[in-house]
Amino acid sequence: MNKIPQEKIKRASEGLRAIAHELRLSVLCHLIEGDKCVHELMEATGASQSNLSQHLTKMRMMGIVDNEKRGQQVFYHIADPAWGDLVHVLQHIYCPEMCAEQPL
Amino acid sequence: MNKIPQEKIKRASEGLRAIAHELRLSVLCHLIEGDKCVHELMEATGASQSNLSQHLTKMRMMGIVDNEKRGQQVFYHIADPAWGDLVHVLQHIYCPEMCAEQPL
DNA sequence: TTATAATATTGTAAATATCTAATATATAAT
DNA sequence: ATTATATATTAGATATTTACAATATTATAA
Repeated sequence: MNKIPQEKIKRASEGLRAIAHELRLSVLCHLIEGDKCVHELMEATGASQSNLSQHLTKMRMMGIVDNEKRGQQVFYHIADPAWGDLVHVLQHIYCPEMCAEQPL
Repeated sequence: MNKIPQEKIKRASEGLRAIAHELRLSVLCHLIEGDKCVHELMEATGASQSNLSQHLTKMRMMGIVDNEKRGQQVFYHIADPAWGDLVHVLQHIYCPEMCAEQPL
């Protein structure tokens, strides 16, 4: 009864791959707390400018994040809050102590 | 306030990678409906025996699925129901029409 | 206009992941 | 014992991903 079309599974797996990387997932976790410009994300993650930019571009192209230019800075934010929910599920799996008794 | 330790992020990204593949995600979707033996998963996914077995092994080693021998068959099941929840979040993103008005 | 700061893009070598084919193992049936 | 069935493992060629360095772009400041 849960018949998911193959094409959707393919796109979903591509979306997953877009966050299945230590640095990209780290960025996502920081963006959950609010918009951040590239510079802030560099400091928060310790990644190099070039490397971070490439990963941000990848996530933007996959529809995970979106960006917006303000002055000379570019601010990124999570495109669909469901990606934040997905991170919360991950926390339930890998950081159960942080989730305490909260249900999904 | 949502400070997630880097080590957890690393492990979570590894877990994500373990399902961020069309075939592996497809298997996961089938396992949501209940335990399946390798043979059934072969038919359901159309993958070759060898290829499927390798992907199942990878998911088992990453703690996504677990298996159990019954007679001459090996049945796989989702190890932690939270992985099923994660697939549901993906459905909200990529198959919204299937989720109708259900919240997470 | 020149310089500086913030971000993006490109080229590329190294690492990782993937698939197929072949082979191995273990269990059940004859 | 032999054969058949179900699943796992290994080897190797190809494809994809990654990180770093260098360069480009764009907007602001001097």
